[in-house]
Amino acid sequence: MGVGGMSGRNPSGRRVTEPASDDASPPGRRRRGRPRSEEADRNILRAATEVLARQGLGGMSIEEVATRAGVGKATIYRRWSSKGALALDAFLADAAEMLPAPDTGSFRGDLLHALGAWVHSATTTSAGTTLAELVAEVQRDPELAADWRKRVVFPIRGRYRVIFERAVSRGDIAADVDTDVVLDMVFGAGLYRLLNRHLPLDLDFVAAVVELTSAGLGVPPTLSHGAAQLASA
Amino acid sequence: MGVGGMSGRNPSGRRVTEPASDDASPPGRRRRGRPRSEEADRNILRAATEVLARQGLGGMSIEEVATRAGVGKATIYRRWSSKGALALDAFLADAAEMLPAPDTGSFRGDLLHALGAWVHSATTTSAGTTLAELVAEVQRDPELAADWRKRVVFPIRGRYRVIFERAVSRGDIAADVDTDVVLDMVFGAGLYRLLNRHLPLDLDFVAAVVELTSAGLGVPPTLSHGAAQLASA
Amino acid sequence: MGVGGMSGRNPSGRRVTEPASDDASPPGRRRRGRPRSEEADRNILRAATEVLARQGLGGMSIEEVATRAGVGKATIYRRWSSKGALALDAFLADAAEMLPAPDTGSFRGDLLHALGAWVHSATTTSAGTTLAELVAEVQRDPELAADWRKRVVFPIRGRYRVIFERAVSRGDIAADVDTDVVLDMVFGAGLYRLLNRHLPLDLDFVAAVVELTSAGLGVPPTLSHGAAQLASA
Amino acid sequence: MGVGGMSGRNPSGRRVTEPASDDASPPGRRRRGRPRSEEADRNILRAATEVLARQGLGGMSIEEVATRAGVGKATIYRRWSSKGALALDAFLADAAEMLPAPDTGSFRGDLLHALGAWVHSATTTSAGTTLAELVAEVQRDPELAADWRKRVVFPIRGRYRVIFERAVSRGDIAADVDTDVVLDMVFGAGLYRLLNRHLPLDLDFVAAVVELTSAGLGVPPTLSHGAAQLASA
DNA sequence: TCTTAACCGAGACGGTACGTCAAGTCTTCCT
DNA sequence: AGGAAGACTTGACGTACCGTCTCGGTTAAGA
Repeated sequence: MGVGGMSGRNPSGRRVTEPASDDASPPGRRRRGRPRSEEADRNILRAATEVLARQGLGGMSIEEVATRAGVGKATIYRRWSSKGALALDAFLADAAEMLPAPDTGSFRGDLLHALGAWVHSATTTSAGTTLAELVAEVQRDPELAADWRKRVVFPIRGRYRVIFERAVSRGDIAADVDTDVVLDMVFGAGLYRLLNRHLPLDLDFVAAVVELTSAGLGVPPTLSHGAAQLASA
Repeated sequence: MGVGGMSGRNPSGRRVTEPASDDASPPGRRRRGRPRSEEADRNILRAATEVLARQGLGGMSIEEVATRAGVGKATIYRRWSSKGALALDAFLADAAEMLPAPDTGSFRGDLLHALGAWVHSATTTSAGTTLAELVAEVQRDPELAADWRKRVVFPIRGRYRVIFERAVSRGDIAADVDTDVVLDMVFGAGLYRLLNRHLPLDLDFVAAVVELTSAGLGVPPTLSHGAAQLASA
Repeated sequence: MGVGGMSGRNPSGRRVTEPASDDASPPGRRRRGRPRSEEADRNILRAATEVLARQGLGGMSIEEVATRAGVGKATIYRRWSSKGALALDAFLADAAEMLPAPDTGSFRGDLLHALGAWVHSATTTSAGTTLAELVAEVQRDPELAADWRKRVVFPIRGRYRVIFERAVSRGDIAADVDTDVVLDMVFGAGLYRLLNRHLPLDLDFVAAVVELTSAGLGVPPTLSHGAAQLASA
Repeated sequence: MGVGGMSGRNPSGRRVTEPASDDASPPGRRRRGRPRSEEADRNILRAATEVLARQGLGGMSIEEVATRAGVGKATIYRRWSSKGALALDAFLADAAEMLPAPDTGSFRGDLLHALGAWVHSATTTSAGTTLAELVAEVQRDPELAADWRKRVVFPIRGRYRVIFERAVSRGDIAADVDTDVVLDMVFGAGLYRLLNRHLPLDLDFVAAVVELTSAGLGVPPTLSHGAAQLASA
């Protein structure tokens, strides 16, 4: 088995998310030749998502994705340089809703909601496994690693950072808190349980992490019952 | 050696747990036929370790390990049920020294030392990458996952737990602290940086994690300079 | 030029024979739309000839020919229905000079000259290999086979038949000689050595074939020194 | 058996020439490891023969042969270095009976019989087409060409040469006749008609070739009715 | 002059087959 | 019976071309 390294990327190696952006030419300028089929794009991503969910990254073959998408293998290789790059895009398309950071009125509530939603996604969908496999793939493909950071890690962290900004403006935490370390500890704890499965990844865990974090940051206790709110969501 | 105290496989096959058992005969009783070559065992593990370090789990093939060990493929499969199982053993042989938990006299010092050593191993050897790949492999092989927990995760946690026991007996932390969650947050944070490489995995990070954890647990400040101790180690 | 008197395809498509027919309009009448580029025609044939000479029919891809000709693939397929058809045209453009049948004054001399020239072309250029590959291609493409006979085999034979007419008028051979069989034996022998390369395809061979043929046909010995003439050519 | 005395490849690889020979060791000495499956050998050759007959060399894919033989592609590549090499072996297995050279009592009869049988095979089976495609394949694969000569061309010629030896001993032809050239002319003529299909490859043609050849060699007329004999066979 | 038809180069399309690699299993001989 | 060797089937890899199609554009004849 084994995910298998990469090797041989195609010359263009394009990303999928953004259309062109590589043209300094006037707007509307098309590339020469037949344009890439957007339907093929969609079909490939849909097929990849299905296969990924059912069989994981290790059990996903370009061959099967191509067949399910009704597309030639070359059409995939023209767009993505490796299995990992394709999986990343397929993962991203689904991963957006994993990451809410709504204002619940308190730091505890915000964190509870954010980590709770993450835990929910990770435990009730295939996202958790895919995440783990993707993280491993990233370890052996530096190009993919760069994309991973740029398109997954940093956006996620940016999204969560507002929780701390709100807490600072509320006066709940000090302005000089090292947000990065706190995020690493909170979501790192979640990742740790997700990957090792040594203990349940549940709301009790979420609550404990939030409480410990809040205590560490000196956040005053709240009266609101964030956990109850979350559970009813 | 070995994390789990253990660890060889027993002679009967690919089990991972404990040898003994399949004959009730007196100790020293040999099974019929040619006994397994212990030299083959050693050669295989050595070869696997080399390949793992150089090429990672994804780039490791049983074929290459067999060739380098001067051994037939069947000889490997007779002992290990899969590539992951072999890699786990090869990893364990090297991983033991990643995990000291000496008594430094204070909770902060203990934690600093433990996490610092982990970070050192993860950043200066190939252990970090192998760890990540093994974690991914574990996601898709339930048998391997069980072994992983039994032989890696639980032993590690058990070893670290003494840090908390010492802190309780010192009166530094309350007796009802949820050790599991704290461990998840501390080493989860490390794992998170290791896998994503979005920020440096260095002593500043270690110190920040320890400080935040200590604050969260209400550990009184120390005068000792754990970080300095560690850095000089 | 050309062997078959040939040769353009007609404007309507990939036919190989003669245009005519699809418009009853007066000559010079142009079809609507942009006319086919004659420069593209030339570039394609030139590129095909180069590739054919360097890599043979098996190693020739339409893709490479198109690239070398600075032309789109469709521009080739608009003109030729298959790789074989294109190769046939490319071959014919070069093959014309393979086939002289000058009047040397004697049957032996004529035959010597004709077969000698054929042998020369077949052994000093890539024509021999191309010929063999084309012959094989012809076996599996009936349309190409028809063209092959019409544009290569029959023209060649027609050209050589004059040798026998001259011999009959000289009184050297009987009028009822089966020209076809003789031609098959003479050039068949050459083809046989060309394809199998079991023995050298040289002037000694040519001389032996001519002598044996002449003897079989009862041609009286000549005093002329055809071989010498040929060798000096 | 087959023409070349054939036939197994030697154990060292994909060579086609002679079976064993590389071991000076005592007979019965086996190589280490699992021996090649002779059943796989048979299945592959049988499948290749079928595909070759139905679709020709051009339409034969290793992939299909493997599937029909119930064998992995690697098992074929382990034995034959190329499609051509496999086709050659498949062809040889069938080609043996193409080449009788029985003693009919006269040179004309012998030649009639030999060429007649060749023509029969070439026109009533797929051997003719396969032959042509193989000949073309040989043009672009020097290794295959060497095998072709060694295992097809020379054995065939050797087999036919006895016709001339018998004729010499009968006193029908001179002892210094260039057998090679005569064979080239006789069978070259057949090949020429086979490949070009410009004229029928029938008994009239065979008779004409034999007559012309006999005349060229000064063979006295016979009373026997070779053609009749042949036709009734 | 404007429309229309057929061409043009470029390059993507769905496919087939390539020859290689590694998986885990099986079969031989040897120790 | 274990061990080394090397066969086996399976299945995916990434590449090369196939012959077709689709773009933005050009070129000439016909209206």
